[in-house]
Amino acid sequence: MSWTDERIATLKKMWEGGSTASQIADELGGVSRNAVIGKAHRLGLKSRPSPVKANEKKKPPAKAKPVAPKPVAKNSAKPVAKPAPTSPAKPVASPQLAADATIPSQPLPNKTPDLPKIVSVGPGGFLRQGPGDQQAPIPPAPPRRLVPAKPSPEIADKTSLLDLSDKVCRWPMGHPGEPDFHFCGEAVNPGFPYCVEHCGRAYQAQLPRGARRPPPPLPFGGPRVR
DNA sequence: CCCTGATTCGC
DNA sequence: GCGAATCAGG
Repeated sequence: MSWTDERIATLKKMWEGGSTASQIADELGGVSRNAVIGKAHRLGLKSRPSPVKANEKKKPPAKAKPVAPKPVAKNSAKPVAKPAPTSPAKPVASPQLAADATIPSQPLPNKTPDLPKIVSVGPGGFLRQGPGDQQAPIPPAPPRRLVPAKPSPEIADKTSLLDLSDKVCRWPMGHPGEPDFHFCGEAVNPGFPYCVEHCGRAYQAQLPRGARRPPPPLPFGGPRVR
């Protein structure tokens, strides 16, 4: 497996985006974790925190902070305490660039009339989706930034790789290499690389590590030749 | 042990 | 240049 431009681009993006070498290798396919690290260094990508343990997946100490989220479905009967162990909401940064086929125009589902869905609320108020409903509840953000009120200043046109900071959502829109590839650019959910909306997509309610890969994951846009 | 990244070194 | 083996740390 050779390092094509696309694969290198993906590597860079994910590496700088905070993904672990394993995740990157996973995503690219056909390469080992070592290969990714080796390549990353050869590319001159600087070493990020070697001990990635301490920082990265930090869980905002959810103290008695009156975040007072949404009126989540109040299942009086059984709260179902299982689906969200969520000790460390592991940043499985594998944004499946949703099939743009479904572009419903429903911004934020603040009001879910009837949904006994099993979701868990993450810090910031985003809803973790259950492993099953992946695509359904939160419609992918429209490829075009039609949203009027962008809290972020420099996204008049689009948020490019250069515009990324820890203040804006780094969710990729489109595919690397495409002319209009950009990033979400919304204000981030504090403590996360994505905005609240995309946090809901990026962070699923604890999926068993073993069974999390098989079904859907579309790569970053790169070829998945395995 | 699990994980992480860093480095080495034969290819 | 590549990446498995190895090393080192949490």
